[in-house]
Amino acid sequence: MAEASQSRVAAGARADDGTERKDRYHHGDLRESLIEATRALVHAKGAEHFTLADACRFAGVTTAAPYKHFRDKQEILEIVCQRGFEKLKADTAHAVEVAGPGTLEAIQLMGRAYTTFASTEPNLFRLMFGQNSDLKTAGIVDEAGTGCLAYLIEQVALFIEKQGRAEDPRHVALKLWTFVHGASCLLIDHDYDKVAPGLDVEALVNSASRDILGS
Amino acid sequence: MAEASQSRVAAGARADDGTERKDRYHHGDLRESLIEATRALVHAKGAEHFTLADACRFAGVTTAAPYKHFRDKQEILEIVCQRGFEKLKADTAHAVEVAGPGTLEAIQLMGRAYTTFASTEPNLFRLMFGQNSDLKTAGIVDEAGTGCLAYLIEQVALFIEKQGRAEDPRHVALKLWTFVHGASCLLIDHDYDKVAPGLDVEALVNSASRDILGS
DNA sequence: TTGCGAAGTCAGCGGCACTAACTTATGTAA
DNA sequence: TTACATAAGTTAGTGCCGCTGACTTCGCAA
Repeated sequence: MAEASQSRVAAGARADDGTERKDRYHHGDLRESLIEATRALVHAKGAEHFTLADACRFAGVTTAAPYKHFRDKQEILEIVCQRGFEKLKADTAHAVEVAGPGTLEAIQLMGRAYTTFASTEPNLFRLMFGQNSDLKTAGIVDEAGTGCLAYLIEQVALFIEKQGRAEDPRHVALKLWTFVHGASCLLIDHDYDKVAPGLDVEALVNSASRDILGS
Repeated sequence: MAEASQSRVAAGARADDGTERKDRYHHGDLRESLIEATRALVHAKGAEHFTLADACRFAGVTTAAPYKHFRDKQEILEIVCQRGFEKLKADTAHAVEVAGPGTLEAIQLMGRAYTTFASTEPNLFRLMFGQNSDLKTAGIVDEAGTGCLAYLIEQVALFIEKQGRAEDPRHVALKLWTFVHGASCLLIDHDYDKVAPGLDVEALVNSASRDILGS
């Protein structure tokens, strides 16, 4: 009994090069291992250079193995993408907790969480928000994306109410999101680099937030 | 003599399916034909689904032929990318001409030209502004991108001066660019769709422009 | 007229996504 | 304890891709 369950424990069986050791026929948890490999490879090289074959080498299995766990290459990317949205959602929620709801600081900290996420996980960010129409049709993005924006609208509504102003919080939130998203894209795609080297993106976002919030 | 020079005239030799007819050994202007095929295919299917082999079929040559004219696949994409920047630059310049320099309308029309370019050529826009670090290192993007922003800074400087205000036109222009770029990305990547279906992007951009310009 | 070089073709390499058929290991039920 | 169904691997192979080297065709200039 105890003997049998031991073969399930495959985690940590790694060689020096970080790839999985091939010392038993069954992997243990290939599914999770491939997802993690995909996440790491996308992080390192970008989704457009990610190959399933690389992930297989990383996990120490043949290139046919993934198809016991996933429909195709796209499905693994979808899962990685989905986990990215969960992380982003958690990050922005954390920002509100720290700053206190309905404050300018909360809104600015949410923006900062967004740009920080983008700059620490640029390739994942591109995967999440890029075209990739195949991903989008899966509907994965919708729920998570809507959730993130809903948080922001909520905070903006609270803030506007406190200020005693009569703007549409949805409209204001969309403008904030648009700006922060633009800043994230231009930052991670290095489009600011030549044009405004050493730009302080956080300051830019905070400045624009004040413009848009009218304060 | 007249006979010989005729074989140079290959333009317009197209079959019903739009592909080049194969009625002579030399193509005539394969280089330009491949660039145009690449532009069309990127437009239709996106750079990530573009294959050189497709472009060759379109031009009616074998898959080895492009390498007489281009280093590799990347080089054709670079050229298409560069022409895209030239188009964007011309479009924004035209906007200023129409609206008159230094006006709010000029600035807003430049923004509109940007989002219109993005939405009529979404795949080209992504190619131009996406990571694609291989493209970026080529330096093609730098000159063109800097040129576009320089126009904007100029107009913003004129506008601010007229208003008699003492802001840094560079800083203001960067905010405007950031917003317009964000709006373009979210629009073409269909990220607005679920969250704000039927959103009037032009109105959003104009509203934000007023916020940022403080008028 | 000829010959050289530009611009094609052909055949082939390695890598990728994916599949069909086969093999191994594992948990369950007799 | 053993037999077996099945989950989870492998092997071998397909077709497409980017790219290369060796060969061929053609246009131009001497």
